Amino acid sequence: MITELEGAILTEIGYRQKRTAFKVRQAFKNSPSSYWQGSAGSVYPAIKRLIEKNLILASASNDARGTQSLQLTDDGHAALTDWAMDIPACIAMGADPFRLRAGLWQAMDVSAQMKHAERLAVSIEQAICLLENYLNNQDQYEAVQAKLAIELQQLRLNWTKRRIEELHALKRNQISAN
Amino acid sequence: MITELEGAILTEIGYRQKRTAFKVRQAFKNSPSSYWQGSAGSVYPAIKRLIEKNLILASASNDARGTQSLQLTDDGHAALTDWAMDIPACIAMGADPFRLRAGLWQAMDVSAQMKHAERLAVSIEQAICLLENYLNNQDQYEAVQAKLAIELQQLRLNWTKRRIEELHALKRNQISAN
DNA sequence: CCGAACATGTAACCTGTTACATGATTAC
DNA sequence: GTAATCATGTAACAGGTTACATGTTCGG
Repeated sequence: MITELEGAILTEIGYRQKRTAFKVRQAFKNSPSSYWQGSAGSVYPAIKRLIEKNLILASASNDARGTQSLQLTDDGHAALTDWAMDIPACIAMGADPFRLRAGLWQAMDVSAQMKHAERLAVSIEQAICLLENYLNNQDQYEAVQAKLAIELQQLRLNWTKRRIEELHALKRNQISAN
Repeated sequence: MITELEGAILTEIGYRQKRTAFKVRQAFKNSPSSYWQGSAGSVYPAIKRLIEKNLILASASNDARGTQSLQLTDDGHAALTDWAMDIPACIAMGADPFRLRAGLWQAMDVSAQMKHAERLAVSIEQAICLLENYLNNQDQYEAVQAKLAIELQQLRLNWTKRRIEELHALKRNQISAN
């Protein structure tokens, strides 16, 4: 079994021509839809593990900075396919900070909720803009990731807008009750 | 700054009357929308940290198994509110195993993709059923979580169904080209 | 020639998981 | 009385983050 990060690394090497550890790191760092920072302390040890498991082959380039060209072995391709097709893993709940907090918002007083929801909506719209601009110059793999990221943000935005409507209705009722 | 798990624990104690470490663990274990397992090795140390930070107050009950009744301090409520309102945290990309894999599916051959997409659709539908049944006997906090979980699964399902349609069209074109 | 980008790696730390260990209470 | 559930906790391990440390290549 490989971890989520290891799967993502195999993907970068196998399907996105990110053939050095450094480029894999950059890909994680620059992707607005990626969960990982691409820190050296995670990527280099992960690649080491994948080499030990014989899923990645590292061949030295002839430059003095020790650049290593990485590619998937046959076992690597097989492991990546298994990882990608793992249905229980595919449908598992990820760690969603929005979902985790959404229940708490309901407990706040109406005007605080409203203020928060409105600021949230603006920020989500900005995030969607960013993702849409990013989307343009990306390969197929990254584009799919970005599109799903946009759909997630739109789900959040719709949720937030519905909540704003509800709160408006609630406020109107409060006023008419007075 | 508190971690995501610590925020979730404060929520359970503050808003869901899960007043013992054990009950907090159960809540995580039983929730189909939770990312965490609620393992003893994470919950007990996390609660220890929160007590040290003066965000939780633990008072001994008078039973012989050392049950500790937990409640939020004023600082705890404040920290939880800060955590819940943190806009950058709210809109951050979580770790979504579906999103992470979706790009790879496109690289497979059409019939393998089709088979996978169809199995995926069935599993997602089952997951949605499960979440909908669970939804009924839950308090407001948990219901919001579950509803968002359902919407995420529906997003995945729609994505998968659209893909199945595309693949059908692709297959028809292949046949008519022959 | 000098700064930015490329490239590799380690060490300390944090926080999660699994597995182990123990005991009390309750329902049948 | 005994099995399930309630309840607390630790130890070994795994896999991330941040910060540190080093050296190369390339563009202006």
